[in-house]
Amino acid sequence: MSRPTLADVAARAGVSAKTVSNVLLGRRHVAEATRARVLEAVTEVGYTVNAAGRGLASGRTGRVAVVVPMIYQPYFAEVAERLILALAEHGLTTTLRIAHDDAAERDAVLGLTTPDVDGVILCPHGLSPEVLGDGIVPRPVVQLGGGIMPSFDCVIMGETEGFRSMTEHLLATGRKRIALIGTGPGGAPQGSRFAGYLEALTAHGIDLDERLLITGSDWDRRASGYEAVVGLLRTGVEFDAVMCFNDAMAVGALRGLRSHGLRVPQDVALTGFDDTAEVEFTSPPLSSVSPEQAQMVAATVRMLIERIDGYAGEPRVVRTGAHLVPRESSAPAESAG
Amino acid sequence: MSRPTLADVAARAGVSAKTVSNVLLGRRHVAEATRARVLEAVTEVGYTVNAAGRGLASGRTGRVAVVVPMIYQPYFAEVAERLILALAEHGLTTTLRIAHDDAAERDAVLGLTTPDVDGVILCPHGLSPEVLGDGIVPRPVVQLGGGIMPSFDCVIMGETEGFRSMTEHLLATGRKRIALIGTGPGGAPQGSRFAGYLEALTAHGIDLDERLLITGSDWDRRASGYEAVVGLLRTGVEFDAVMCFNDAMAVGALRGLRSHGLRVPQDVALTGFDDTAEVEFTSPPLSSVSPEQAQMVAATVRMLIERIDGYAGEPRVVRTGAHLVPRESSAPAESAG
DNA sequence: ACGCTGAATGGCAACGTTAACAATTGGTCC
DNA sequence: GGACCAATTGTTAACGTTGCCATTCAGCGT
Repeated sequence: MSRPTLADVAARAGVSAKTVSNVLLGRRHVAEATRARVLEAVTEVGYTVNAAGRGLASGRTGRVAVVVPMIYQPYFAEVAERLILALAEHGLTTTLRIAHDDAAERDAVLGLTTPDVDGVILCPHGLSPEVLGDGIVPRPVVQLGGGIMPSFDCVIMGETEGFRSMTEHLLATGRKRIALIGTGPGGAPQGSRFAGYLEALTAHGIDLDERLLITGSDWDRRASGYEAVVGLLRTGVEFDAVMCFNDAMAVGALRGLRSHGLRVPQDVALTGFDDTAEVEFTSPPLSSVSPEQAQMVAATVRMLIERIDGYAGEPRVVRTGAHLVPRESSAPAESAG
Repeated sequence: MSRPTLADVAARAGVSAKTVSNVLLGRRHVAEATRARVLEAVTEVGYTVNAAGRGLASGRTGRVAVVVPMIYQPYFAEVAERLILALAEHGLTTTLRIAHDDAAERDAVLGLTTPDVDGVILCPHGLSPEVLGDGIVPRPVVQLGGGIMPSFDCVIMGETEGFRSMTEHLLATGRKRIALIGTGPGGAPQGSRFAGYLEALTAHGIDLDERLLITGSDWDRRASGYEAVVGLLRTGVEFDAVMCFNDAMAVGALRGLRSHGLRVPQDVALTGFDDTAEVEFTSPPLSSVSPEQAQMVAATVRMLIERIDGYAGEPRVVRTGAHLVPRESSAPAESAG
């Protein structure tokens, strides 16, 4: 016995297939008695809608592509999981795409590698307007995290705000020479996160010491944080705190500091960004900044669904907050055991 | 201009739609010249196959559901990522399903929550034959990890083997009282992993001390390992090594040991299982057992594709190996700094 | 020369659903 | 009472692809 169709349900309920369809789609003008009878027939025969048929007739697939550079990094895994669950609540299924590089992200956005979805959620690795070029974006796209893109809706994290408050937190707890490990095209950390760091220093009348700016080889690898901190130690520059652009680098940096005999937080304070689950269980637990993932995901899904439903206004930008999550790794040096 | 169809390609190439379809499906009996002309037309008009149409006509969706209990735990994230990439190589797209509990896993296997896929890959949390009941499995299912299920193909990790060699490794490096943190229905660790531990002890003529067996509250949370080790310390039982059922618990256990002033590996050796990326960057890095993920994933995908292609033999069991990955956390007590 | 074989291609129907519209019913308004 | 409206249900024709089968044609053996 093969999978039941609308016709089977219709026969059972004594109505036409179209009426069953109307009930399932929640159309108005269906008598209450009919609706009840149809729903009963649906469960009796065990009907589930055939996505291929529906897709062909309606032009909608009910599917959304979530594009991430990788999922083995906790930040992306957590975001992807939240997105999948949020989309499921709206009846949308998810196909997860792993886009390792800029070109793969571009192809996903342009629809070359993501046909047959109603929309795309992009968690970018490093996609920039230049890489995207002037290709037509053929389908709703919402970007979660990363910089502002002119072609589609973007949800921007409170990076500057988060780094400003983290920097102030470190200054307030007695740290004076704060190294920054991040990424940037020019060999030194740049962008919104760097901006927050700089704002806080300026506000406290501290000059920027460029010897404290270290570039990790790769935004997303723990090894990158390890290498960066080892490089910093090798220069012999004095420092009493290390801020990392994200948690993954901070975990690597922690290992680097410890393997050189430095204690966290007694000798050096250490902080991350993203507030992923992994930094709660390092030794010591790492201070981080929570980018309000729940807010970001909610805004992303809301905007995507609006676009799928036909909204065609100008690209929008939503900025979410960020709050400090202080833990043991940034406790004042003197008070720590 | 809407998305091009087979008819558009056909018009461009001067053939029928059916011939274009034949070329795209790699059918025999297509002249080389025709094939070339069709492929050229495909790129010229930018054609991509419409999955809904193909699905409706062929009965295949080209999609596979990967069911995991969560993805924010590195083990599942890593496996899911490998599966997605391996399936993509075979032209299959993936929908990721998060199944939090046994009932959700059962529903995914039975197809209730995974219609419109050609097959299901299940990475189980704790699905057992009893939970599955005698429901008919309506579509190919392959299980990766977990125990043997009578209803579908299973890939079984070398759990016993891995725990046996890890236990022997610890004994060989001078540890005498090895605690085991895991899960089991009876309040003590059980199953294949426990069996490996026991085999090694028996082989060395060591009696099992049940006070060294601790059950974590939850297989997959780091907090569970933390709580377990704290509970163990509270009992006052002597131990010089802790083996955990997986890396997540080991990370939590490490935190628990450190926060009670115990040094790893000088005072206590500590080990995990799964060899996830996270244990390379703890302090110290944790010894673990690699379950040969690449092998497991390859076998899983191969068996699923065979099933999708119509193979209908009895459920099969593939056992993959496991090898020890010793790191600093299990170095001999006297030699460690 | 004839039928036969196999290669190459195309015609037609079907997959399960929904959009657009038609039809029927029952009631309301003047 | 008749025209009109709203509510409800049904009819027909797509949507884009592939399966099945028919057709054409060239080359071959006899």
